[in-house]
Amino acid sequence: MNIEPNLCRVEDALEIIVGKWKPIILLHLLKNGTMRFSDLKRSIPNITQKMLTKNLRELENEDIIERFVYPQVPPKVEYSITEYGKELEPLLHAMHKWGVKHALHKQQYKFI
Amino acid sequence: MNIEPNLCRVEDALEIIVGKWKPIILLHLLKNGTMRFSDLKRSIPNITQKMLTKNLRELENEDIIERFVYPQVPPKVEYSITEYGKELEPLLHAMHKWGVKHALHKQQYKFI
DNA sequence: CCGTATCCATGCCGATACTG
DNA sequence: CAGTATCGGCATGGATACGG
Repeated sequence: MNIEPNLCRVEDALEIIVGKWKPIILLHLLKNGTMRFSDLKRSIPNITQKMLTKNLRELENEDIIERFVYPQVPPKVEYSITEYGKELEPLLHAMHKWGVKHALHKQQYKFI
Repeated sequence: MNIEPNLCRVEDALEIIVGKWKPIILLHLLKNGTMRFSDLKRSIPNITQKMLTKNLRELENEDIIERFVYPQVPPKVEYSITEYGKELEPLLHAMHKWGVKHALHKQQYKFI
């Protein structure tokens, strides 16, 4: 089974999940279910507010995650994976698995 | 089965196959077997020589592809996927499949 | 034919400060 | 609490020219 290179949609998949933070955000939401903005911020210490907001917006625009705002002061905003977004999980696992295997391969053969 | 977000290797996988050109290069090599530099260049019209060279070197450094130089003038250089590199194929297919599905999903729900 | 070298535009991303 | 606004460094990648 070949993918015709010119009809390749791999790049489209990559655009959604690529970025320094998106996989981590998704994994946190998959693990914990619903999370507040501050929960995510605390779980990913090195991310800035700006980047967290930006990535969340982008994932929301692709219908991967959902945003729910409680109309109250101080604000409370919750994020969760959509049903559709959950279809990404097997892919993330496959990539994770390959990543682990590759780390091992690098050790063994010491190229670079 | 959860991935512990802090132990996530998805990013490692992404680093190897991300980039505007890497998936396309890999798919061409997977489809055609061995290809010369000029074959690849012709198959991917919009890529510059610089970018093609750079991406090929990076894939070679990760042991995903192999480079064979014929000692002759004018030069002849052939690229092919390594045995190890072939293990990436299922992942590329999975990403492609998801990409196709996502394109459809976007059409149907017209978010954005 | 198969590269390198150089220059340059763009945009990602971090740091920081400010707001309802 | 959950953002937005602004500034700026730095890497990515394109165009182009040159070389063995």
